[in-house]
Amino acid sequence: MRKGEQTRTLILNEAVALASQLGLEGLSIGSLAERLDMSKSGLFAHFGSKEDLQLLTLKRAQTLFFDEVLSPALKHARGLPRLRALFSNWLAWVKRSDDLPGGCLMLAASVEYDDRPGAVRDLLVAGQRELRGAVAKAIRLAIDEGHLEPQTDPWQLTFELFGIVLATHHDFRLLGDARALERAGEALERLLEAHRAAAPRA
Amino acid sequence: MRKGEQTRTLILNEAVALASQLGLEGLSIGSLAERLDMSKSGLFAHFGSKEDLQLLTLKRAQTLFFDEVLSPALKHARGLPRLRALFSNWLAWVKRSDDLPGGCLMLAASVEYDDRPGAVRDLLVAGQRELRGAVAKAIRLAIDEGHLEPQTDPWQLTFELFGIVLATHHDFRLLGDARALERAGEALERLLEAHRAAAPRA
DNA sequence: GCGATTAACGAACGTTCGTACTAGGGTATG
DNA sequence: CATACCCTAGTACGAACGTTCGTTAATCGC
Repeated sequence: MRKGEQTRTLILNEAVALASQLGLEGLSIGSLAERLDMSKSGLFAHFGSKEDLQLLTLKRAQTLFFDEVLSPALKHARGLPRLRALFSNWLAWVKRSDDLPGGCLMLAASVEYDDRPGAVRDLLVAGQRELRGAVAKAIRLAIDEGHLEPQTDPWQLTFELFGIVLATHHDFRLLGDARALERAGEALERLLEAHRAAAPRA
Repeated sequence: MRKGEQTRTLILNEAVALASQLGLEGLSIGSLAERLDMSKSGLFAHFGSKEDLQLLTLKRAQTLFFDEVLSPALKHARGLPRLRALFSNWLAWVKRSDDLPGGCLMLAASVEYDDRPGAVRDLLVAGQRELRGAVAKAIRLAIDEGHLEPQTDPWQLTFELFGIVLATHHDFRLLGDARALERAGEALERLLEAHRAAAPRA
């Protein structure tokens, strides 16, 4: 790996952490450079503009998310096991604080850019669509496996599942309430129970 | 009403609108003054500091919320009617765009300040606690009225209800998906159904 | 090891940020 | 109507913002 690419990775990792605290807009090149013991200009040279930095930072966070939440869940058996693994990974992602001290960057950026058209918002929407699709697919598989009843609406269930995660993030981050994780688990189980198939398919 | 107080109100109204789009941190005194055809210094004189402006802006948004969501709900009969009214008002608040073009300011600020200790965060937490308490109380009344089964956990239900609202806000604002409102309604009904008392108390 | 490329630097650009001052005009009250 | 006070504008400030420049130092391919 070239030297430049290597430091670029270092920069982006730090950028993700910083942006999770200050937001993608609050992320400033000066403060980022100071954190990395670099000159502002030296850092800036890696990206043509601040928007590029923001986009790459967001992209990196998305990759991290898919690698740590979605991808590992696919190793579990289709149906409820996979769905539970996905949810569990997701909660772990929400509460992780080592490299995401300010909570999920995508969530923060979603609120920040939901009314600010542009490339950042487009990337956010694309990522969210992909995530929703993946969750809905996992639900559809759970239906096919006979774990959930056939009339279950995957998109509706995805929507409600996402709501639980959002509430957990909020309570855990803003209110500092660790019980939110238990509440989330309880909510999930109730949700699954409501859609559970009467009898497993033979 | 004195002249000063009157323009202060004008300023704060505009500040709420602007902050809903740019966040409380992104809200700048210069741009706010320009929007109001005022001088930066003239506007600034009304508030001792930016943090004061942020606090008062947030407080104004909170007042607006309680006046338009919580307070009107109290006019409905205790129990499910009141709970449904509360939820309905809340959704209307989420989708309102005339004076809150960027979505709910409290929600945006919550994500922005969830890891930034200080007076703003404290105010956010206090407001959220008050809101949660009010919702939980409405649920408790619904239990007392015999509408919901007695073993219902008001805080758990409040948590899940909040999740639905958060997901709705997200889908409506970021994804521009108006169906989120229907999804929210469906989710609420399923949630209430799950906790509905077997038979109304005599 | 030499030459070409790339990475990083320091200084400076113009702009905007939040925050102090000082006056002068508008408003409310006697 | 006069006086006292309350607004508001103007000006200036130091700092930080994103960005550009020219130049040096390190690294790479041959």
